Amino acid sequence: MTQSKVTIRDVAARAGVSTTTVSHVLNDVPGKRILDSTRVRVRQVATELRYTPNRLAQGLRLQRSHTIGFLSDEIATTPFAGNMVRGAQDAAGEFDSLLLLLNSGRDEGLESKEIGALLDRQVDGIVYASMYHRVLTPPAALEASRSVLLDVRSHVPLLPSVVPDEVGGAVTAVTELLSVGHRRIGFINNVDDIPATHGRLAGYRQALTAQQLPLEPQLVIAAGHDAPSGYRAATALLARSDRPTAIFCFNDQVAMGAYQAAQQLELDIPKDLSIVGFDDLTLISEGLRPGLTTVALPHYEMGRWAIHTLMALIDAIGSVPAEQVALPCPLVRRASVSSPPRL
Amino acid sequence: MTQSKVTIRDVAARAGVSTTTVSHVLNDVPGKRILDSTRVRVRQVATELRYTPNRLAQGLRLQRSHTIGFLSDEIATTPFAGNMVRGAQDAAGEFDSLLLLLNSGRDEGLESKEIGALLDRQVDGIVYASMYHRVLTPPAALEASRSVLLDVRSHVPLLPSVVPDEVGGAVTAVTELLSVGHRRIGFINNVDDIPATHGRLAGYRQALTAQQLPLEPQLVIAAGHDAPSGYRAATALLARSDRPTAIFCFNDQVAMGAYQAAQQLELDIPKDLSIVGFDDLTLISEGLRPGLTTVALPHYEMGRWAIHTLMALIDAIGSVPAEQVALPCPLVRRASVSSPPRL
DNA sequence: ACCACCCGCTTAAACGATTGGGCGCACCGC
DNA sequence: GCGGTGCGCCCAATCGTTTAAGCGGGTGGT
Repeated sequence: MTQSKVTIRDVAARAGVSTTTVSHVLNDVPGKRILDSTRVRVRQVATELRYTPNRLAQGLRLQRSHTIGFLSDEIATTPFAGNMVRGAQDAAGEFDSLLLLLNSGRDEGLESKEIGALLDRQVDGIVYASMYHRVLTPPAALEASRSVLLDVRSHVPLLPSVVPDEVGGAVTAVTELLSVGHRRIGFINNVDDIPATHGRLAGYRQALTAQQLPLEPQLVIAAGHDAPSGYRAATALLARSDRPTAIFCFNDQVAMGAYQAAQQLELDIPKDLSIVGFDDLTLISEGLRPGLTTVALPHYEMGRWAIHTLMALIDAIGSVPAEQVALPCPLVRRASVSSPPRL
Repeated sequence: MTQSKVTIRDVAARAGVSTTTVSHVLNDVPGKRILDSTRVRVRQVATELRYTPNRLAQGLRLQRSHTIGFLSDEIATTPFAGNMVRGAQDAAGEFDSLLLLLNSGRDEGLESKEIGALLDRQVDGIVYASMYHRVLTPPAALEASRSVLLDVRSHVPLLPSVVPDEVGGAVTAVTELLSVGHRRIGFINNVDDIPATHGRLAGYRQALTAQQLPLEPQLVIAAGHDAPSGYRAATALLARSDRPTAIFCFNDQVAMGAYQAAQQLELDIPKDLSIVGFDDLTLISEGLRPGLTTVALPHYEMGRWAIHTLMALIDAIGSVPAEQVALPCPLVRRASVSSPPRL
């Protein structure tokens, strides 16, 4: 609020040259013949005056705002949002760009209006993000800009997209259990018709068959994605005479419910029962006793990937094929897994 | 990516008038004499061509970008960030503005560079947010812009600020316990030197003395802010012969630890022990069995407040006094509180 | 002596909006 | 017929950059 911004004209005047020259030296425009003495004088005056270009003016002229729209369906109350945004932001920083945040509320009409708001601000591109892995057909208005999908896969693959490798993550989780000797592994699944539900089930099967183990249908329960569902499903699972020695949970919240069930039945984790979750919500996975070994979602990396491919898209001469990527979900080991009892 | 943007000149040409006239009618500039017939024609052409003004150009001319910088110390992995951002965003929308997100990593030098990045983009103002309630002296670079503090109180009150009413929230929590008959109420506090630690302790005392109850020092433990700390402190508290019938926990994570301790000691919540938390992290408060009654942090409202006062600041002619506000923390009742046993 | 060329800069036109100050025309009064 | 007054609109400057094109003067070649 002190002095108003210093412009390129101020620098030019003080250095005794034209704005053109200032622009040339400050931008290191190649092929321009300017005396070295002039160059250093201009630079010196610029730093002296603390000149920094007005990005609006620059953007107007260059048709490049160094700003990227980040449109998400809803900034959910999950900590997921933060990591995706952080990844995107860090990556944007590498390109000297900032994120213009906007979240629609799933309303299709509103959504295209918001894309319009972004476009009016001349964003260089748009990241369309979801707070959980979904497949949908992205708003048509996105076509008006360069855009990439984050945690979203399109019904038709016109736009690049990045999502977590759900089945790979589940394979990792179940394999971890198998590798310490478990042979009866329960799976508490979600019921929603989303990639996570299908993918994690597929991974569960895949890991089992890789070990020539049969899939025992009575060991997998479709319950839900919250702790109460997990509690109910786990008590059901553990009530059986042939109860599993380990449970793979759809997510950490379900795992939290499973812990509660185990405690109720006086089963010790991991001595009597091993548990692995999914998502790595540290609030839960680090808060549970004992710590929950779980599979982390690569939100940060996905955010980075989105920006990087968006930038590639922007700099691309022609059109590049829309890559559809699934990033790996790493296992994070804590203390909820051990060998099964009475081996 | 289809057709490039339509400009005011396109509208002018198609409507057979000058850009001046188009601007006048589209902005409803008062005191301009323009035939109604012209007005409708211009408007019609504008919508027909789907004209929307280029915000960069507009911003350059008007010195008002309709963009607000949102600078936060770190987009933490807590779900807090989301709600503050959401509140700010919704409020910004009311003013036809968007949020330019940026997060420094606590590095003072970097911080001022980032403020510079925002300023270069001609943000109309900056909200400087923290992911947890702190008091600090905000970066001097903020002075270069209109700004307000979010979840931060300044050492010297130059900037408007909004924070949660920690002591009020604690009073609410403890009063809830008192009102159902508890007289021996434990408090597991944090150890960090932050407003939450001091404020919640003050609220605890205040609620007690309001009922003429003495503060029994052996009932308050300074432990930490995570579940393991809560577990340790709660087991210590509950091991005493004169153990409390209720525990007020610094936050929900601590409460999670207290649940674990209670379970270990085979104490039923809420029959044998009532618990109330703080923060309302739904991942925890809704996930615990039974549901945790807790005190919610007004993050969404704080976000809104920040933007609203920032806008007031921007529109203000002179300088207005920097308001220092503390917003109330509402109680959210679930199932972890009941009357004490053997009343 | 003249032309060409190169050097080191500057002039001016964009980019897409807003806005203070006209400008031409029609009409009115006398 | 003529000055005055509105009406309805437009000209041109401006915001702060970038950049194609040009310009004056010195130098070198012939």
